[in-house]
Amino acid sequence: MVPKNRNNVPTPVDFTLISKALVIISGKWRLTIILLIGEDTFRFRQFREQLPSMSEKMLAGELKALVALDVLTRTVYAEVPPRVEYSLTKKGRLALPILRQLQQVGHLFN
Amino acid sequence: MVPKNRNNVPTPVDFTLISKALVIISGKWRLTIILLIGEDTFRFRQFREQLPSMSEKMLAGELKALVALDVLTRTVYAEVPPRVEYSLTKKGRLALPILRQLQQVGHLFN
DNA sequence: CAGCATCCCGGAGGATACTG
DNA sequence: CAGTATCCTCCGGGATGCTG
Repeated sequence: MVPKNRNNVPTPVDFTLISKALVIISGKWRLTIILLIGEDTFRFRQFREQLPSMSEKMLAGELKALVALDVLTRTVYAEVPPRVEYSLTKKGRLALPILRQLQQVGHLFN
Repeated sequence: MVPKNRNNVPTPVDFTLISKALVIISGKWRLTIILLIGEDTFRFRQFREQLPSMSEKMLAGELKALVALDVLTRTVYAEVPPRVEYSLTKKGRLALPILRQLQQVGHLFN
């Protein structure tokens, strides 16, 4: 229940926090990437296999963005052929339970 | 924690549910509208006052979409001048706690 | 008061080919 | 293997004006 003041003005919603949250999950793919990786570690190729309908460009761009947002970590192994692994950062893991609940919202509106 | 099978394949993420959830909160305004209205009842004009940076067209369009999605109810009063009131549907109210938590996600990535 | 109609632009998102 | 580079399409979102 949202508390109201005596003038019946709704409790202020923090638009800043909303927009920050929307940045994390915005677009067609970010939330999917986050939920897909979960507690695991993924290579570029594994994402491609799991999300075949997502283009390489989109995948590369979204991964880069999520790294910049400190949602994902990117680990490069000095091997030949190169190996790059992605996993959630601490912040990402903290957000995971909430983001998983969004699937319940999807279920609600079936 | 996500359970895995013995082949280390991650538990399937339900892409259908994700996309349905994303429809509900997609765009720059839907989540904001939902959180703003909360348990209250809003008139068109009140939205405009609370969200002055949102154009009328966007507001009208998003309200209509949210009504079609069964997130909002629209009640028209046969008065002159016309009065139209919006509030969350039962489903909308059920989703509200989860959607509110998204602000915590925004807070995490400050 | 509470919208809809019309026009427009920028950027999200896609297809394909190439590279360290 | 893990990405860039380039090009292109489409539509979200804004501005403005009109209407029941």
